[in-house]
Amino acid sequence: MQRFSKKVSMTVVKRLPKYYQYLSDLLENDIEKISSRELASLMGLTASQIRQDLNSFGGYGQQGYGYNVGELREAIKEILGLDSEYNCMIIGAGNMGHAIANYERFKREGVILKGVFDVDPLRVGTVVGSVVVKHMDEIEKFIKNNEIDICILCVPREVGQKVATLITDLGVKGILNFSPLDLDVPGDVVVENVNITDSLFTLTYLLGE
Amino acid sequence: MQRFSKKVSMTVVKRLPKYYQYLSDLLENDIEKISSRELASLMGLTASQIRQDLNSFGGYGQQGYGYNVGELREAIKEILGLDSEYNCMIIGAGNMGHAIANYERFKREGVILKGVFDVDPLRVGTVVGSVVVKHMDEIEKFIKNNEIDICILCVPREVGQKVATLITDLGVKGILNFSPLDLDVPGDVVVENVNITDSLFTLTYLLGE
DNA sequence: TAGATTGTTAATCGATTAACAATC
DNA sequence: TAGATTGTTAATCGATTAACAATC
Repeated sequence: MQRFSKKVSMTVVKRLPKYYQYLSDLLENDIEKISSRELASLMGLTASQIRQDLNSFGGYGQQGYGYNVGELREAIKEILGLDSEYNCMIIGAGNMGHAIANYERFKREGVILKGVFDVDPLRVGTVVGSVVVKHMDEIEKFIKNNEIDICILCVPREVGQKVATLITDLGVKGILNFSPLDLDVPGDVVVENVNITDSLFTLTYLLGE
Repeated sequence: MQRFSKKVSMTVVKRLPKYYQYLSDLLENDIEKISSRELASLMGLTASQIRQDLNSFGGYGQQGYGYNVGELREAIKEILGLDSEYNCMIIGAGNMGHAIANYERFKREGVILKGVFDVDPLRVGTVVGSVVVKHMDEIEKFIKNNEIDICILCVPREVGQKVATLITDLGVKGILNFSPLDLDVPGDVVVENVNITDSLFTLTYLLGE
């Protein structure tokens, strides 16, 4: 289900969530219209860049006026696929799994936590976020019954690939990967990595510049 | 303390932690040498790109042979500043603060957790990672006494900017920011953002492509 | 209508890829 | 020496910036 005809570069895609955030904030503050120049100064981009970005999708602006904040926010929300709901699960009920399970923002944007899994008998049966932790043995049945779209991987590096293979074999098409390794997945599966170690090392690099 | 003469683009910098990870893995598996072609296929880059990247820093390879894994890893470790130690602190002892405090990898690479702070009286006094949670009232004295290089921000969005201003006023020069907002900091302070919400939204976008 | 600001084309800049001489 | 592979230059590709006609 491709939403737009022109293909959009990854560089632009990575900026879309930021646009969504800033526009949501503006709306929160009852700001109705904004020009590319104003938004640029707010976000630390250039006005040109913003107009180019927004035009990869369509003409959301109006000459002589600027952009209507509410309309543009709705458009980007839809572009990001946030007009649909997503069933999600977390694998790994350690500290990171806990942290994500309690992120209110996910639910607010339509990403519904359906289950949390772990192999540790001490964790199975405990409550994390809004759900009871299940054992990995139950995962096959669970994924089928709950039509899981997104799996959030919070397992140790050593088992990351094994678990990724398991869930993609069971039909999961989206992975938000907190395990610090690059996953090898089938071509129709999308992975977004959150690699905290990489971020830390980028920071230590920048500290020495 | 600039480590290298040629200035390196952010694009290359962002790849350095990945090189470090892959080279560490190779070394772990007792692989002594690797060619740009082999490393490229492993990392999903091109051989040309790897040779260009590594040459932003210096000639670590050898014609007809390739790269010595151990030597190259040491070089990149130094480039990333991981030959020094860093004193770090975490602000926010919620789930995310807990998760980071228990990351073994940080300590292993010389990033030493000196303290964890929170404002919640229920959290102050509890043990997180290896340290006892302190109240924010003690932060000024603490930063001075411990020569904190890096602050890991795990506070709610609403207080993120306030806390960032506080710690940069106290001399902290590096922030690993898990709070989902863009921080406004002085020019000599470096911030690396880990924005989980942005990552999730990138994933939902890609799921609809 | 005049002023403002977009949408869009053209120019510039930067990053990736290709090619090959240097050299181990 | 012959084969392999780097370091580096040149060519290509893509992203950002600049400029301005279109138009609200």
